[in-house]
Amino acid sequence: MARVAGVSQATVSLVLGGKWHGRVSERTAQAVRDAAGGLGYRPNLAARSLRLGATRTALLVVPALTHEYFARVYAGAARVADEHGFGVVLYPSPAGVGPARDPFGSARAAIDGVIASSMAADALTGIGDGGLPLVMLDSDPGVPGGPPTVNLAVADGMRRITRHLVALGHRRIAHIASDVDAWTFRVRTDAVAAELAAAGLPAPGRFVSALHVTAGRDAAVRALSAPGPRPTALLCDDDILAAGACKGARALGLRVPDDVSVSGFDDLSLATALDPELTTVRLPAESIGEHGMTALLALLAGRPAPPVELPLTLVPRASTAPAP
Amino acid sequence: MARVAGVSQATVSLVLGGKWHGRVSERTAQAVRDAAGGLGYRPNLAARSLRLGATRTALLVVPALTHEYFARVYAGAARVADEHGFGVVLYPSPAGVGPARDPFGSARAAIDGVIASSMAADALTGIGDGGLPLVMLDSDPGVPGGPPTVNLAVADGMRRITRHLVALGHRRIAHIASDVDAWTFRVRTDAVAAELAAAGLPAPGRFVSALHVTAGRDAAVRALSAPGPRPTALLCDDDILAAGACKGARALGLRVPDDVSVSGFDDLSLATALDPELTTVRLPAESIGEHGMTALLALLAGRPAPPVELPLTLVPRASTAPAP
DNA sequence: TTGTAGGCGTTATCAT
DNA sequence: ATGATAACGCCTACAA
Repeated sequence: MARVAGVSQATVSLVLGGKWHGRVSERTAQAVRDAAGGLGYRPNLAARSLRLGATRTALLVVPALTHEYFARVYAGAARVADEHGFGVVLYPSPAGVGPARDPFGSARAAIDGVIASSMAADALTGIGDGGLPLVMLDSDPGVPGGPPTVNLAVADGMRRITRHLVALGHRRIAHIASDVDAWTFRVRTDAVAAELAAAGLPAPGRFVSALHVTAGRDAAVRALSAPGPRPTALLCDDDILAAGACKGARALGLRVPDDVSVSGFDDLSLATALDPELTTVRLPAESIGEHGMTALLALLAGRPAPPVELPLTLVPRASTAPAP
Repeated sequence: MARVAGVSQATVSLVLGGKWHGRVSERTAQAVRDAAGGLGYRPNLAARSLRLGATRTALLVVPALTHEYFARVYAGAARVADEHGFGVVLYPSPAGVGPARDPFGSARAAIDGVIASSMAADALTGIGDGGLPLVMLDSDPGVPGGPPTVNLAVADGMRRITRHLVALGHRRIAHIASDVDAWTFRVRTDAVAAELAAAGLPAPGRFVSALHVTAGRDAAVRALSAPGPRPTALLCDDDILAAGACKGARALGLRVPDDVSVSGFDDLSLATALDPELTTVRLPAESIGEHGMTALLALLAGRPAPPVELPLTLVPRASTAPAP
């Protein structure tokens, strides 16, 4: 490459690195660029990484990619990364929660830092973050000396949707809860209970379900056919569960929202694909990804990354109505 | 590292590379492993790549990650890659179709090959695959000397669902078609028309829509309120459009499937989240990802990668019923 | 304004 | 059975 341009390696590096101003003549620079174009030259990134000691690549660890939420977190992180010349590699932790296989053990892209989304704190120790800069998204903010966090105001969102239902006159509310043992879901259970207690209402029945439509439907059927007065609202931990809950209600001959109100959480595209559209809470998924990447970049630059908490928005739609 | 173990670099490399049998004494090997463990040693992948000339990393180019289909393709590709010690980096081509920004221009992971999913053939030229091994998924199989392809039997799937509707007695069928100009959608239009012609039925009205629920709903409303006799079935290019179509039908006071049958395509999780559940065609998304990665590995090993076509499955569910 | 040279961490070859 | 050594391609002081 340097040979073809008739100059030395150093000159090529300078020109292509964009820092030749006042150090290489314009004529020579142009010759180098022509040669590069002609040869279809592509810098060897491995060599560059080796020399620079950095790869300009971040690893995003998510429990499951098929959940739209994580795809959006990735999109946000990738956008910010791209603006700074970084790449983002995805590592869908197979176990979901629990210690993941070490993504560094096998041969994969070398990385400068890790962003972990919605993972249990201890699941990351399994990842063997050997001194690698780490940012945690949507996870337990408890640890003071721990990694920087970017969190969602999940508790506040859950309280808002609870208040929404209470304001509609609902007094018997069942909580269709995810069975995933993660901070984000524990918080939701506590927030619902606290808000109902504050309103002087009885504690909600809690029906645990896997994060699938069919499991959500079954949980809703259990909730609606439990002994005692029937709930008039199903408050679900997730839009997917809410979709199942709607099906469960209809399977029992109940109409949504006339007989039973149903609320979701996440504002996935699913929420507006359903009929009636779901009342839900919007999570700024892209935004959390962007903030996560920004925090990691700060860490990499030696700057502090203050904790962030992003607000959630209640999105009232047609699946909730005044209590019958 | 070599110093700590009291041996030479070469010995370390041999032991950690797992090819020391009969070349390094058991005692020395153990010492090396102990030292590695104690130091939390991590091989520098950049250096390895530089030396080996390969990165054991593939790039998967997709038009959009938020579509569940591509998340599943990724999952399949990543699974096979992992089995072979490869990583997969995702590149969501911003434009969807059309020339993408060059992912190699900016600093990102060095890669050994590219898998492109559902991309227009010319969109890849913009990607500047400078001699990089390339596999195309779900794209125009036309070119004989072109890259290996892994395709879906899209035309066959579309014909099957058309036959399904015809068998249910539908005679007036409207096609809710995606506005994306890609091979996979052009094939669908042709297949529907061909199958209806073969059955001696009139050509379907074709209503073009963006790949969103609301756009699908609008297209369905147009289809159902067009002059002339009302269609009794809406054959949609995608589950997302079908979800919109159901909403459109209901907005006009029609019941699904009693008054209008609706069919989808993809078998996303959305298909069973809806009520009634969608009759659709299942795409083996993971499988196509797996085959794509397998083909790329073959290419990388200098082996030929014969074209693959994967069959689709008709999944009859509750959104289609006999014509009224 | 341009060229020379050294070294990043790894693997492979060859010598000991 | 083990150690010395030379590359891989790039960047960057420093020399010319």
